[in-house]
Amino acid sequence: MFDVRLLRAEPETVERALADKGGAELVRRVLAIDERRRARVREADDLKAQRNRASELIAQAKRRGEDAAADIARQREVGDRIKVLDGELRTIDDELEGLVAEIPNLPHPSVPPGTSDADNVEVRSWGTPREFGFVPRPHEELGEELGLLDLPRAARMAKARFAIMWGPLARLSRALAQFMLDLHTREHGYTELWLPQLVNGETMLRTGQLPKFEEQLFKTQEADEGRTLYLIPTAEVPLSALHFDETLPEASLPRRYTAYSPCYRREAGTYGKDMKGIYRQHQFDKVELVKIATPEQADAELESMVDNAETVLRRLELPYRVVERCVGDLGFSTTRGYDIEVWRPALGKYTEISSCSNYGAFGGRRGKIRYRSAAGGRSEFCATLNGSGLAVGRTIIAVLENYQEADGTVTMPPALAPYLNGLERLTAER
RNA sequence: GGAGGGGUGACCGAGCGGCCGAAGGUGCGGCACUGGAAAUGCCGUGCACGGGCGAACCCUGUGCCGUGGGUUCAAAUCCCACCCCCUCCGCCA
Repeated sequence: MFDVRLLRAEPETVERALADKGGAELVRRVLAIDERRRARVREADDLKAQRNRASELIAQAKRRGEDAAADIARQREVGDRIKVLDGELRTIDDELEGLVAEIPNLPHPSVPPGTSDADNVEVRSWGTPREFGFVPRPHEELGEELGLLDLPRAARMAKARFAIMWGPLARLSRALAQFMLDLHTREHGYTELWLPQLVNGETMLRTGQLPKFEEQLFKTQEADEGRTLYLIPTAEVPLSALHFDETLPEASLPRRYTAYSPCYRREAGTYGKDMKGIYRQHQFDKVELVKIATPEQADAELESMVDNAETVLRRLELPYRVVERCVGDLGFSTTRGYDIEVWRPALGKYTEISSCSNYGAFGGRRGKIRYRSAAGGRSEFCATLNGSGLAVGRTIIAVLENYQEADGTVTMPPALAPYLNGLERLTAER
């Protein structure tokens, strides 16, 4: 949620900053409505003050046993007028809120210019892609030939873009998730949470999923009640909703949370895109990272969050690169963000495996997450950050493709040994 | 699913439609007392939004007693709807 006060104070700055993101003309409309709103608030407040004074006088008169019929009659009109004003105010508020909700966050001044992911800037890379003595094959071929990745049966019982993982591959998936969680909780200072995977519409609204991404969500209904619940598209949703409407002590910041959860996405409008294998699925697992910090802490916390996610890949010895997203590729709420892309031998390029974003106070304002310093004083909105640490399905892809052997088997990364109960290699199921 | 009870400030808990932003207690902060502490005493102790010069302190207006409506000159208090919690019974991983 954009800060209307900033918009009031420096409209030109905001217009200029949003030129690339296409939100500039909104500024003037919002300012006009905001002006109207404040005038109305003032008028209504004045009338209410008058009403309160008059009510007090009426009360006193009644206590003295005097007749206050005339005053009461006069006050009735004031009450009616207040009711009208409050009604108008509600309309104005809705309109204003709707408009403000359309204003995207301001990009951090350091964000590189650009219009699409083609303009993203590589900031570093790690690892050297392995030399294969053969032509490396895509993960879906490896998985299916090993009899461990089963897409046809999944499509039969559900629909396309669902998967079944057999035996050791399922175990690999579980091992990866546990490895990531242990890393983040034991070494990176995150607290693990287990959360609802279905949430109500209001939570979806306030986490920015609705109404914009309604067609990307799976929706459920309790059988005999009308209530709608949505399957989460990422644990970011319940994780960032955790402290909505709370004021946190500044000393408790930054807070670092992680959660492992399945993610459900309809992926409407992406048919024909990424249809091979399990790169883009309706259901996948992810270890999510969320931070709540002061705005001053947020920049450093973004850097450490990216490093936390990179550490997963370094431990797994998977080559990757980090790109900073350009202005045009930043999400609506993001002020600054990085993508981590892992090496895909079968494709001969890097593909996305994590995305880390700093929402700044924009995120805190939307969820009304505040903090107050020990010294007291006014509360301020927290900055929120989130990132994947990592998407498990895509990590499986990277392991299969980078660790494949000429005979079609797949060696397991040494870092996973404690989680695999002796499994060192994926081989064909008999 | 059936029957009943309840949601008030950080916590417990009172509250006849006006004198209630809300008694009392606990907690917390300060001061006094003490060699120091405990105990005790005194004082203080909500949030949001707007205005006063959007620096601070401060002053001031409005709103907030689960949420949203309604009745009324006036609602924590009356009415309606919804949400949540608790107890008992039933069912159940």
